Amino acid sequence: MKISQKGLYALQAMMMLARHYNQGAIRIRDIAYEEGLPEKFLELILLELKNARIVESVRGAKGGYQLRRPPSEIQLSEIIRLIDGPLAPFGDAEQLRTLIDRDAEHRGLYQVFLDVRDAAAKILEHTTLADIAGGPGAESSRSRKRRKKKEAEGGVLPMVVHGNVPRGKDD
Amino acid sequence: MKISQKGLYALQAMMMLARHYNQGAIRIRDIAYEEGLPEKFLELILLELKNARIVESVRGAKGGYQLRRPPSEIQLSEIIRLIDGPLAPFGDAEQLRTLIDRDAEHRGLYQVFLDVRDAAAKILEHTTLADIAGGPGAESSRSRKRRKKKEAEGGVLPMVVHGNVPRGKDD
DNA sequence: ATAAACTCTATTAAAACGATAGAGTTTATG
DNA sequence: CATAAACTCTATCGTTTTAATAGAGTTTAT
Repeated sequence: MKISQKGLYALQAMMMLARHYNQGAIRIRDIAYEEGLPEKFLELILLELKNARIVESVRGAKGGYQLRRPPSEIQLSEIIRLIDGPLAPFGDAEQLRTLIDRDAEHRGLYQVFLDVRDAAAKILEHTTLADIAGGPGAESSRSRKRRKKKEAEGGVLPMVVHGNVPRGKDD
Repeated sequence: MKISQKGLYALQAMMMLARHYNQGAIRIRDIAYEEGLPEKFLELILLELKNARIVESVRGAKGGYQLRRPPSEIQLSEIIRLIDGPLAPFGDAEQLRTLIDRDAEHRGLYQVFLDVRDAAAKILEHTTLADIAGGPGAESSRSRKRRKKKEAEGGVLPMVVHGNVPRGKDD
């Protein structure tokens, strides 16, 4: 699974709309300016998000874009699948399951791919715009979950300070 | 993280060499034939794997390729990082950590990306060629782990039968 | 009527991807 | 020592994808 520049732009724009949820429609130009995104390109992205019924537009003067649902009901996986396709690192989940069934020789490999996809899906389907948008209205389900996990692991540090865990070799 | 066709070829070739570990050098032509890969393309891939010291070549007549280490000591992550780059869905781990530190506005998003990368790394760094190569010499650390996990979850089915868990919407 | 917006289709430049070609070098072996 | 079997290396190529821009069209507030 790869998140393209376009996918990042989409996520940024959606975070911005999440921060301004319930404040009426926001103009493309304002989103582009606030987030530092190319305006014309963003236009296409928002159109796609609109066709997927994730955002809605208000046309004409005083128009703009807004979320169709509250930020807490929009999963990151929806946006990523729309813009960048399947979460699996190769093919998609269904295809992988078929290969696992039929290609005995490579079953093990495809099962690993599917495991990776499931791990990504678990995270991205359980994280919503409300969880990451920041600004007023933060502290949602996800941030609570992450903090708990760190505490359970013996983490003591406040949020972003990346502690202890393996961290030797990198990507 | 995206695994390209080239990356898949590399993994297949390595699985093949793992199955033939300790049987001397295997010719490119034989790997390509057995795995159904384009020979000339595979040539380049093996060269890259050799430069990364994962395989070694024997030159001249009767030459070929073989693993430099036992299959149980070659992580899938090594091969994937070499051919397809970082495991993170966007950028690489170090870059993400920097962004989490410096870009307050998007910290939450980048943290999610890093979580996804960590989940993928956990799987791909703990799975070796021995775990997936199949043929004689299978049943290694990983397959034991997976079975345990399934059993713990109440899974009763033999290996590949994908049970119960969420599986509704797909990639 | 007009300007402010979104809508839609087309185009483009650059990069990535998948693959092939061919000349060069090394080595076993007869 | 000639030769064929291999690996080595650099170049090229066609296609697709990516990131972005352009511009004409449509809708709506005022």
